[in-house]
Amino acid sequence: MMEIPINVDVMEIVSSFTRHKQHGAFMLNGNNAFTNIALHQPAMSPIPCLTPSPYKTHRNISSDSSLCLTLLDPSPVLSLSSLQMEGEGSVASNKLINDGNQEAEVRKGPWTMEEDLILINYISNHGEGVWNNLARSAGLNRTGKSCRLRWLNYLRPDVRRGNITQQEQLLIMDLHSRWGNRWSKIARQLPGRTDNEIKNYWRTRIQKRAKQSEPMDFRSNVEACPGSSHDDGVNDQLSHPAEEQSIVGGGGGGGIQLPQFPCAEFTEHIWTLEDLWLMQSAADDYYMI
DNA sequence: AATAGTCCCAACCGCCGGAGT
DNA sequence: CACTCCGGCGGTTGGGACTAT
Repeated sequence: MMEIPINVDVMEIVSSFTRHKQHGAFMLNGNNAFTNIALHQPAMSPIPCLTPSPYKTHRNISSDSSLCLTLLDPSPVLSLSSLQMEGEGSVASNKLINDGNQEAEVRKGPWTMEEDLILINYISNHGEGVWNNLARSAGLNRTGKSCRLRWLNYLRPDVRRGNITQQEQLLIMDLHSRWGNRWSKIARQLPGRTDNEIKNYWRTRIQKRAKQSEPMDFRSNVEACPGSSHDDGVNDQLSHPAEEQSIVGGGGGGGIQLPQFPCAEFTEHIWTLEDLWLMQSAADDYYMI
């Protein structure tokens, strides 16, 4: 693996990024493919990273437009064979399955940065869907289900990170009172939030509080929340996926306006550091409410 | 600083329904 | 009709992160 120290202008090239526990990783949108680049030197005057920040550990990236990056894999399209899988055999458990004459390893457990990059790279070029084929074609030793879950819950560019806001909490409780544990249905009303996230939030926070018999008088607040009518007719409308409009941040109709991330197609939108700054300030403004 | 307890969430599992054959 | 494959969903849990002592 060749390491080429380079200096790059982040303002020009950063289209999106993920971060890993040990080092930042920028995905550069050059030649319609991502290149694996690791940030070796977190520089001075850090700014908080906003989104998408798939990895739990919160790190800072520098506002310096010029960072010292090291090119880890100069090839435009990543292939699994060219990568050293991080923590292979230690963190993730592997299972042997019989695939015809040849045995293939199906990786399980936490996704590595390299796998993420491969998945993002593949979807950015070929689109999503037919997940089993996708997993095979991309060279990922993962099940289609695993790839789908990783993409939908974590890697999609429009996945929102950060705490559930009070408005969102009220909406979740309201919708749950109507629909029960229909997490995916509820999630469709909260742009950028995943069913998994809402489900976790419900179980760890709301359910816990309910068990502690903490009175939760949210109905009156919910009533005042635009788009959260308890009218059954509205429920019916919301039940049709094609007609489902997001209650939070949805288009038109005076719903709560959340900051919108530039979440269009990977291939069509280049995220710049300016985008991140704008998102950051928009989010700050919103969460100050 | 070390340890124990708790919290949180990413990712798995099993089930179900729809589409295709 | 029966079977297989796939996508989607809700429930569960292992383990890292965090907090209290």
